[in-house]
Amino acid sequence: MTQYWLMKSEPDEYGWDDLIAEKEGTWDGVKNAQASNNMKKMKVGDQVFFYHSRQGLEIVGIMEVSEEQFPDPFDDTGRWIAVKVKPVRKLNKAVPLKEMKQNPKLANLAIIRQTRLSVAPVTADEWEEILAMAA
DNA sequence: GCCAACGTTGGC
DNA sequence: GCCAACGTTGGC
Repeated sequence: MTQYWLMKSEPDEYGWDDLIAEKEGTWDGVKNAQASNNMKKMKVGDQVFFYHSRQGLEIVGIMEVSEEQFPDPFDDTGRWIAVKVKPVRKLNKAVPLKEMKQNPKLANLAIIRQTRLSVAPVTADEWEEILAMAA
C-alpha cells in the first residue's frame, strides 16, 4: 500500500527547483525524533508532498521515495537517517497553507496541528483533498 | 524580525 | 531524574 507524506524545506536552502535540477535528491539534515521516525517508515514508491516553509508556505509539487532509510551522510553522531526522493510532478497550482487551514476536511492535517514537524504523514483522504485543491 | 512551540542539554 | 536555560523551527 502506498503511503503518503509531506516534507518541508526552506526554498532558500533547498527548493523544488533544486530537486528538479538534481533529478534525485537526498533528504538529509533531519534532526528531530518524530520527523526521523516518519522517514524510517518510508518505502520506495511512497508519494510525498514538497512544502516550501518560511518562504512560500505552500505545497509546490509531488515527489516519490526512491531510496529507503540510510545513515545521514552529514551526521557525525550516527543517530540520524536520510532518504532519497525523485520529483514526480509540479502541482498545476501550489496549495497554500492558508487554504489548507480553511478546509475543514484538512483540520487534522499533521502540519496544521504541529507546525514545527518537518516530515509528517498525510492520510489517503487528505492526499486526495489536497490534489483536488491543486486542480 | 519576532516570538511561540517544542526539543535538547546540562547543572544539581 | 528533574527542570530551567537554551537553541531551532517556522508561521506571522
